[in-house]
Parts: sequence; C-alpha cells; structure tokens
Amino acid sequence: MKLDSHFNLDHTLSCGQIFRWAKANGWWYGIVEGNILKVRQDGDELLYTAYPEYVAEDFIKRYFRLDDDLSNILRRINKDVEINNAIQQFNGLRIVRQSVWSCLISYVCATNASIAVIENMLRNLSEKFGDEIIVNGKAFFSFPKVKKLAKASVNEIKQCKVGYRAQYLSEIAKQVENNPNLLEELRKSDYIELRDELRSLPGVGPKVADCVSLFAFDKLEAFPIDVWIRRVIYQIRGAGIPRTKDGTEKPLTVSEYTELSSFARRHYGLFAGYAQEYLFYYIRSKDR
DNA sequence: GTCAGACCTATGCG
DNA sequence: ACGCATAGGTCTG
Repeated sequence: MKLDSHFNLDHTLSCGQIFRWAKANGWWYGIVEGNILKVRQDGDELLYTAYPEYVAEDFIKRYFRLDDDLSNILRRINKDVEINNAIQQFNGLRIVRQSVWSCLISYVCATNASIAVIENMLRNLSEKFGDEIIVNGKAFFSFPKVKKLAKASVNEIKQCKVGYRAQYLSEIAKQVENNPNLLEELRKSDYIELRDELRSLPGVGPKVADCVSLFAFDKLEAFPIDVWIRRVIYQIRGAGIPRTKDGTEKPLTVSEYTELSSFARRHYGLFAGYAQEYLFYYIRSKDR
C-alpha cells in the first residue's frame, strides 16, 4: 500500500501505546481483531500480509489512523521545546486505534507495572483464554473474548500473573457480559462524560480512563498522565515535582492529576493526546 | 474533599 | 550476588 502522508511504523509500534506487537526479521507481527498481521515499511510503501485471510486496506488505514492529518496535528501541538524535540525525533508516530475491550483490559493490567511485565500479563491472558491460530507452524493467540474471561474464576485469571488485577478483570468482564452494550454505548458521550463513566469500572482510575478514551474512543484531547509525563509537564512549566522529605517523588494525587491534565489540554489543545504520546516516547528514550 | 498505605509481580538497580 | 525499590495507578480506610 502506498502511503500518502507521513507515517513511521517503528515509532508507532515501539512507543509503548500497544503491547502485543513484536518485530522479527524486519517484519512486525501483531494480532488485531483475530487477524494476524505481518507488516513492514519501506519508505512510502506499507507492506502487509494477513492470516488466515486477506484484510482490506481500509482496515489497516483505520488501525494505524492513516486518516489523521498528522502534519496539521503536529503543527498545532508544537507549543514548547520538549514537544518540538519529540516531534523532530519521532515524526511519523501515530496513535493506534485499538478496540475498546482489549484496550480497557490492557490498561487495567498496565497499572503499577513495567512494560515488560505488562507484555507478559497480556501474553499469558491470550495464551490461556484467547483462540489459537497457527501460521506456518507458529502459534498466535488472539486477545481473550469477553465471555471467556467472564466465565473464568479469579484464581484462573491470577495464573496469568496479573496479581491483584485479576479481581478487576473478572469484574469488568462480568459487567460487560451482562450488558454487552455497556462499552459501545459510551461512544455517544463526549470526552468528559466518557472519562467519568469509564472511571466507574473497577481498576479504572483517571489514568486508565484517559488511555481508553484516547486509544479506543478517538478522544484525541485526552492526556493520560503517568510518572514520566508528570516529570515532563513540570519541566515544561519550569517547576519541580512535589517531593517528600527524603527527596523521593510524592505519589500523584487525583487532584494533581486533574490539574495537570487540564493544563495539558489548554496548552496543547484538541490533539493533546498526540502530544502525550510523542512526549512519552521521547522522555523514555532519553532516559536510557 | 484529601491523604497515606497496601498491593501482585518481574525487572533492574545498588 | 541478592535484597530492595520501582513500574504507563487504584482502592481502601
């Protein structure tokens, strides 16, 4: 497929927004809506194959948000030195359009865990509760379906090394199983309403609600704040992070979260979520 | 309304 | 080596 606007597949899949893609021999492998995708970028060509059968170009375009006017978005969010550096370094990074269910479960798992651990949890869940698809003798596992997780016991879910999150996953799965429209209904809501509705789910606080709003509900103004983004925001504002007496960073409170994220929306505007993703990848890559 | 403390687990640091 | 803090936070009291 010919790309008609700028896109960088590596940045998009490496930046930490999505956990189940892996690169091998120059190709990215992922499983999206039960389709195994094999993708590679060669300049302005995006090469892909799908198993077990063909998927339409529009599916790929939609998934990688190739419909976003990225030049315009980057121009609009380019408001300070940090974001400018991030844009220079990672130009072409796009937000991936995830399914609501997998995004929600993924980010509930992601709380208070490192990326390597998150990837393990999601792989374990998929291997235990997802469907197996064999391609060229290699096994892939789809993301667990609602029903499968709703029927599983908390202890079975815990076997996937998700720890105390098992309780939340089980409860969310049961709620969605009992009310299949629960999540899709929320598409009607604007960002603020959606965020607050999501927060009523167990294991979903402000951070997870913002991630799901941004990555699965097209709310590009959502600006998730984690420990890394918090540091950048204070840096941009020329202030220090609140610290305890022993010098360690104070935990982020809900009121501080609210204040910082509304600052970010004022500062970056309607596409603040894109700014967040560029900043996140930038600050983390700088730290290494 | 606000605030510590606890929390599963693997990884990475000293 | 091996104990200890930390990680894309949230919940409880």
